[in-house]
Order: sequence, then structure tokens, then C-alpha cells
Amino acid sequence: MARPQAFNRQQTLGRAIECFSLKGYRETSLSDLLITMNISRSTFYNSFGDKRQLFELCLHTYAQQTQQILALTLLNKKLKGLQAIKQFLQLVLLTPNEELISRGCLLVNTLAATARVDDELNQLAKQLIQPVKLGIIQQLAEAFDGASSIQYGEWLFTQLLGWRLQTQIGLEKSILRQQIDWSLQQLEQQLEH
Amino acid sequence: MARPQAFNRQQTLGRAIECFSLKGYRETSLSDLLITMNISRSTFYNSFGDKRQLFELCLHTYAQQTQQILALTLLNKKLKGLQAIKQFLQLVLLTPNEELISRGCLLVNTLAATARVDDELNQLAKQLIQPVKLGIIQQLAEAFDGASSIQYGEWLFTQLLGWRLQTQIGLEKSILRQQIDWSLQQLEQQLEH
DNA sequence: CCATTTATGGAACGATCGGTACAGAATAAG
DNA sequence: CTTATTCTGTACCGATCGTTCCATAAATGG
Repeated sequence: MARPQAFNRQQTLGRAIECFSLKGYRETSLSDLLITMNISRSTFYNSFGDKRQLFELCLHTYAQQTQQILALTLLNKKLKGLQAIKQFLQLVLLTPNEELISRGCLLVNTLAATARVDDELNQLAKQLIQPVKLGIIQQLAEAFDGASSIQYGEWLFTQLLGWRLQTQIGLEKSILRQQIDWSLQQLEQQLEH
Repeated sequence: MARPQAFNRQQTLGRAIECFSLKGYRETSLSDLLITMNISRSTFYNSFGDKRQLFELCLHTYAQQTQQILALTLLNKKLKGLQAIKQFLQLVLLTPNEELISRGCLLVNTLAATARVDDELNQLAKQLIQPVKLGIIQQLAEAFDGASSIQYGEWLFTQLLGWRLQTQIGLEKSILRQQIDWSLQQLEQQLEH
């Protein structure tokens, strides 16, 4: 009865996520988005509301994808304790796609960029990244008592933020892998005592 | 023979650093700067060139201040090895000034904000923060062999980036102190072996 | 053909950005 | 006083920003 939608919404949204991950919310102009998403100005506003609505949609979508990686590793139950965490970190930080690495994490980038600039987006990003921290803590709870798992989880989460920043700056992959191994090795030593 | 400069250049520059530390280079508008620095538009351009020149001056000035903290702790030689590093981290991350903490580090903020957006500023920030990493490595060299001190230094530097981001997001000071202690404790354990 | 919906292109909007130009008042030393 | 320099206020520039509107073409089903 009517003309069907010509573009793939999922794919177009993915391109927007790439765009925002590269430059962040403010630094990404509408022109950047239109070119990357390959749609017209009119179609953009008809299909995604406006720039901010699209960005929030990207945050939610990206967070959902991250949640899936969490489910594949931490909540898998096939990998035990620290081994699951190591695989999660490697999967998230050492993805074979070179661009994915240098592009950084949309949530962490947004956290850093919106602090004291855009409270609303900052709160949203903080909320959406919470499951990652909780997932790590929950996984650590298999090996440590409650207090320790929280402490070690927060400690690992801090390092995750640092690694995310390092990948953006261009730390060599081999060193990154080395650091991940070493950090988890420290936790393993705590297990033995 | 002529009218003297009315404003304190050092102090005005310090306010500009606060401004840029809060919002970053791009998000800080000229109006923000003029209000915070409390000078007129004309004086601004007469005394500091333009926005970018001022920002680069701020980066250099801030780096120099950081260098002084480095000199007071790491290069002091009164504090040995890990103890000096711990004091440096505490001094840099747990400064009593509440605003200083939540404001974050100008260099790290710039590193994160300019990646893939402004290569020139990114390179400059990367170059100016290098002495911090090297200082840590150099200090570690008192206790470890060359390869290990580099590895552990890079590891600590990554965590420094993470802690910087956490302070921006609002991690509790007590937890931050706890994490610093624990990370250095891990290094001490390496010493005993 | 008609109606409906999706697409596109272009023009224009107000706002803000960084930066410039200029006229004039203030403060110094000769 | 004159001269030199510093400051301020204001008006303006071109560029870019996100956004809205409108006219119109394209693709579907009845």
C-alpha cells in the first residue's frame, strides 16, 4: 500500500555507532552522519528523530551488543572464574578488527567526553556500562568472598577503563595482552593464599 | 612610559587551565574563557594570540607543573622505589582540593578527547605526558631489572589512566586509595620473589 | 488511476562559533 | 602636555552548527 523503506535500519544504525565511536557525540557533525549512514537529511530526521535521539539509541544498541559478549563469556558457565574474565577482556580489547580497536568503546568514550559537559548523557552512559562491572564482580564471586569480589571487580574495571584509553592512544596489542595476563595473574595469586 | 599590564598573567593562565580541564578544548567556548579569565575579548587576543595558542600554552604549563610534582617525589631520592611511586600517585590522584580531583587531568583528558579528532593536539599531549611514564619506569628500575621495570611501569601507567577517568566519573576517594595500595602491593610481592 | 508512504533535494532558519576591526578611555613616563 | 601602551566595548565578519519546511519523485497496494 505504500513505498517500503529502502535502507537497512540495523546497518545504518551500525554505521552511526561507528561514527559516534570515532569522534564522539559533539565532534560528530550531522554531515558526518549523513555521509556515513548514506541517507538524506530528510530521511535522517524522519527515521531517527534528531541527533540526540539517534545518539541515545546508539548507546542503548551498543550496550546491548556488549551485553551479548558478556553473556557469551561471563554468564556462559563453561569457563570458570578468572578464565572467563580473561576471555571477556581479550574479546573486548583485542578484537581482530583493527578499526574496532582503535575506535575505542562508545560507552567509555562517552563517559570521558560528557563529564561536566552533558550530565544527561553522562548518567546514561554510566548506567549502561554498569552491567559490565557487575558482571565482572559476579564472576569473581565464584572464587572470592563478597567483599573481595567487589574490591577486585572495581579494580579490574578501573583497568578496563585504562586499557580502553590506551587502545585509543595506540598501545601495542602485544603489550595490552601482556598486561591483561599479568593483572589476572595477580588475582590468581590471591586465590592461592 | 606606558600603561602596565593590569591582570596577573600567571593567575589568568591558571584559570584558563581550569576551564580547559573542565570541558576540554573544543567544548570550552571563547565566552567561557573570557568570563573565567576575567578579561575582555580584545585583551585575550592581544595577550594570548588565539584559542589554540592559549590551549597549547596551557598544556605546556600544566605539564611543567606535573613535572614539578614528579621532581618532588620520584626524583627526590629520599623516598625509595615503590614508596616514592605511591606518594606520587596519591599526590596526583588524591589531592585534597575536591575540585582538582573531579576536574581530572588536562593531559589525560586531552589525550582522550583529541584521539582521531585533532592529531596535532593528540601528539602534543602524548609527548607531554611521556615524562610521567618514564619517571615511573625510572623509579621502578631501582628495584627491578630493565625489562621488568618497563613492563611494570607501562602497567602502572595504564592504571593511572584508568584512575584519572574514574576520578572524572566520581569514584569514591577511599576506593581509589584502596586500589592504589593494592596495585603497589602486587608489585611488592614481585619484589619478594 | 489513486492513495499512501518513503525517499530526495534545496532553501532557509536562528544560534553559536572563533576571530577581526575600530574607536576611545585609562595609566604610565618623558 | 605629548607619547606610548594597555585595556574595554561594540559591532561585525564568515563559517558551521542542528533543524525545519516544502516541493517533488519513486515505489507500493487497492
